[in-house]
Amino acid sequence: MAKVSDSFVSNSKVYLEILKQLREMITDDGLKQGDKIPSERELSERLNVGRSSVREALRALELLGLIETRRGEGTYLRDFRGNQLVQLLSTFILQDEKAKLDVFETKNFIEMDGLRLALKRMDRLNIAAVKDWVTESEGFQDDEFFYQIFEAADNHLFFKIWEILKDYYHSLSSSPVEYKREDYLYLLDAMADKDEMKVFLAYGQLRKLSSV
Amino acid sequence: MAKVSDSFVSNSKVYLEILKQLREMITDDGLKQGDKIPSERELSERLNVGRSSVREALRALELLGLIETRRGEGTYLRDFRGNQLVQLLSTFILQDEKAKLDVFETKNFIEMDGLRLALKRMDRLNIAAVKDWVTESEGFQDDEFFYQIFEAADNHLFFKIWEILKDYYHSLSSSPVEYKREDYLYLLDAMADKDEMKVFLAYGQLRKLSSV
DNA sequence: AGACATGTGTGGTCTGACCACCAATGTTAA
DNA sequence: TTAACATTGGTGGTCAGACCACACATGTCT
Repeated sequence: MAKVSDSFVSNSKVYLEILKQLREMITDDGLKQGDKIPSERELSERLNVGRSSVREALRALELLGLIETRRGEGTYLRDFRGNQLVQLLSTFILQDEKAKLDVFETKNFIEMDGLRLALKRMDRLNIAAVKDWVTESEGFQDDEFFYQIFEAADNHLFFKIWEILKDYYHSLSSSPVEYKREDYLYLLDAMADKDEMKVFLAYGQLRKLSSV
Repeated sequence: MAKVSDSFVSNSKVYLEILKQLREMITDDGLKQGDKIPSERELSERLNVGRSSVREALRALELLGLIETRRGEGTYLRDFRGNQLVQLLSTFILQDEKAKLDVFETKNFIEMDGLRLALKRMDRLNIAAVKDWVTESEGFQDDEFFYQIFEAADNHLFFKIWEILKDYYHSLSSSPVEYKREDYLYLLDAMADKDEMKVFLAYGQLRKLSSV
């Protein structure tokens, strides 16, 4: 049998070839998220490469969030959607100093986008449900509110981006904000009216922005 | 000296800890792109971990395009600018349709946000300059246009997010779009008029959206 | 001065050996 | 029978050591 290493005399990098093989394996066998992939030892044997090379490939995939390894069990394909992408941004690219202001601004814009999408996709029932929740819930949190907004927005990627920004924002700003229930209720009313302008006025008040 | 492995009895995953150490090392020593990082053997020794674990961490970073390894020479920091990542993800993700839609939608919203910011921060001179460029430039590209928009928007984070999404989008969709100069010029006119509504109508036409 | 040989350090890879953990199976005791 | 326990095999996690291929600096010879 041809060794993997034979096929790339010039390329070198066994682990890259392993990635390629893995892709093929996944598509050929029709593996989906949650499915188990062969063990490291089996891959090592089937591809005629060392186990350490297999591991290098798998570790890289793991860092990308494409697979999940469970010691004693095996390695499984993960939910691919919207993944890491942004998370990696935050850890490596966001180190910028001046970025703090950007984070604040970006978060606000993203939240408004979320509101736009939610506005399009929520019906009166949904809005009423959220409204009830805002009214009744004990430990009301701003984050919780936007979690629901982004859930309604039905865009996983947007949600991920917002989540990262939120976390990052919290780690930057230590000022505990006061939440006024009526602001959120007013915003929800505006959404129920499908009045985008009014929604953003409400949001601006919520965030105490002079102008959006 | 404390072994790396001591500090995460519960976490496990040596290679993740190594990544953390590397980040610290990079910031503490003020390493920039192009700089050389310690050899695998030295890292292995300094952190009291096996060389294979070090390699797993480095391979992951390499796949992300954050470092570059040259056999016989060493390992060097690379330009952090995202991508790479995008290509990889796309080759693994081609399955999920919903994810594609999310990318498409998110990109559009981010671009509109960019336009909003640019609208606030560009003066007539800036707009005129871009307009000239659109009119005169030979190889006019949609990407180039938005590069300028985001530059004017003056939000580095937003720009980064957009850049990733753009690459990601390109890797998903193979349809080469036609660019009509007049659409961009019309959009710029709308910006000069400070007419946000008109700007988004123009953008919608640009992207051939039925509704934004 | 130029060409060549050598040594050292680096990444690339493989092998074998443990360990920790999990799940299934078999075994024992109530 | 059934519940609790012990065993066993498979899996990922890690390490140490051994080569190889390669790049660079140094030394050596012509």
